[in-house]
Amino acid sequence: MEMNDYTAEFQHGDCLEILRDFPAGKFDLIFTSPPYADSRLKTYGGIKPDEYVGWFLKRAEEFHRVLSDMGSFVLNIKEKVVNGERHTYVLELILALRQQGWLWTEEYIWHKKNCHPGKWPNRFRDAWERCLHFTKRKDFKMFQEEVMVPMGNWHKNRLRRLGENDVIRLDSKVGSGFGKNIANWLGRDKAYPSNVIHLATECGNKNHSASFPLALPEWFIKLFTREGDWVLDPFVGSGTTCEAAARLARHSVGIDIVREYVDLARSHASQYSGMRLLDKTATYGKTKRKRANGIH
Amino acid sequence: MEMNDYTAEFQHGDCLEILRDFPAGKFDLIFTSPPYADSRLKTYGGIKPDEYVGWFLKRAEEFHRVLSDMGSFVLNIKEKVVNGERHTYVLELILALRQQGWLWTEEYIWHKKNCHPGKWPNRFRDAWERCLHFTKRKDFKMFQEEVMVPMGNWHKNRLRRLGENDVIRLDSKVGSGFGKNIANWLGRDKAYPSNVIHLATECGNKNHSASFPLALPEWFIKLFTREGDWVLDPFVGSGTTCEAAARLARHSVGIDIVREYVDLARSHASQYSGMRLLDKTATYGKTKRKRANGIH
DNA sequence: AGCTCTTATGAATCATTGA
DNA sequence: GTCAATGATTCATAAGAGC
Repeated sequence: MEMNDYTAEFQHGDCLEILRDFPAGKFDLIFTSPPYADSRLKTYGGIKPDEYVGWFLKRAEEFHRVLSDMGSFVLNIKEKVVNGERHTYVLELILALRQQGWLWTEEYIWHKKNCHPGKWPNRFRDAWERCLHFTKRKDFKMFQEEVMVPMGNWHKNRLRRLGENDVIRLDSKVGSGFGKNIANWLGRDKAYPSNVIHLATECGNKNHSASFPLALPEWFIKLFTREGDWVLDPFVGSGTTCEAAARLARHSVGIDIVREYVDLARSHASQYSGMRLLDKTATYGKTKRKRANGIH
Repeated sequence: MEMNDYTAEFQHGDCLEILRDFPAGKFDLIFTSPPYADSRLKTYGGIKPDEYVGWFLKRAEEFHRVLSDMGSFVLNIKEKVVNGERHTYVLELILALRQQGWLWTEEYIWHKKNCHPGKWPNRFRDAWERCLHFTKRKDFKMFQEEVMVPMGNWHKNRLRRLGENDVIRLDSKVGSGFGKNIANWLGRDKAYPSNVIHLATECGNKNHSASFPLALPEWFIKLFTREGDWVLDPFVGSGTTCEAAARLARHSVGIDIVREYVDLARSHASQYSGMRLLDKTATYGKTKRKRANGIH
């Protein structure tokens, strides 16, 4: 079996502390779904809504430091309903992150095609989450071709016979200014997506269900990094982000404050052949490399 | 031809002024798509992004006054890209409206299936807008059954082939209660929607294209009002909101600061038989009722 | 009821110029 | 230099007609 040149490293602890050992500009992408604010303290990672922004901001400062200049920070988050209202901590967080120097470049919507069932008297099922895209600079790395989706079959039939009207749209009707050029579609079989991402939530075949499907980090990893780049998930949970990175031949670092999650994530990762798994106790720079256990 | 008991009234002017003549609590729903903040001053209603919140807030105070206690205020809006970033005026507006006493009950997403064309190096096409739902109280009016959607063939085919065992197996496999829910759907042909609304921007054959399709206000009018209720659009534009209200037998008032729009909206409305069209110069309480012109 | 083909259509961004 | 205006460029799909 051949070893490839990418690694997955998992560390147990608070990312605020752990990240201090990493050099500035190391990562090309930070993708994470942080513990959501929750008024119930006993919940894992339960930070009170009113303390959330301050709590997050300290960590975001480290994120900013370890992210490369042309890298991206994608935050999958959704505000909870508190006392019948959507809480505003996410809005406040966006404003605060901008104050911290981040550019709020875009907000992608993850549309959850099969969202959790349920019925309430004054609310429908929540079928979407935010994927906030922050960057350090306006000229960040983006590889749009990597996430193109197959076009429908319509265009094949369409292109077989190009009519005259297809080459230039008749703007005599209203004159609103578009000139559509069908010829642009020649030879294409893929289309660019929009900023709405349609993905079903994965329910269930894993032990611990992740908060998002593998395809979500995959999409952003393909969009914002190249093979061999470095991906960070500071709240790695069951390790979905690192799993996606590994499958796409990116290096990754996953951090979580819950030891069980780190163990779980590491055991998931060990199932990917070709990944070098770093010792959890290793600190960056003097890591003992260890063979992945459980490689077949 | 029979006259029904609903009216559409259009007034020209700044809603800030016009609304002062309306009694408190008159309206059951305010649905509107305000002029978006724009740095280009000449554009219709172009308010500068940095002045937007203050500009809006003064008007929202009147909205709050004329809205009934159990009514809803739905704001269709999307922040523009300014200087490579999403501008934050919408976020700030939400926070400010809460300060003003509104409850930010929910945020619906309008997914624009046919969004504006374009291609940029660091951005995909924008395919969604916010529909922010504000209320005055937690116990607002909501009629969920009115917007139930026919279930697609997805479940019909699925359920037709689904024996009892299949349902049970599905249920236990997933373990999240989803299977149970499928069993509940047996015999039903309608399902509740989620908070993501999929609509194409089909403005159609009108002269002046509306910013949203008829189906958008229709959806919220059905959801938050009953026949005979009162609907307000303080930035009525080409009159789509009032048109939707008329088709659903709700009274409506439309206001716009651009006289051409008011005229346009009125002429659209006049095409709906059964609607009593009020004189534009009428003030509330002493309106001269006028036969709709152009009724066939 | 499907298939093929035709037609319609959109609250956008960005780079550049001008004040 | 900042701000305001102008112009160039741009996709992917849905709905409908005809067979």
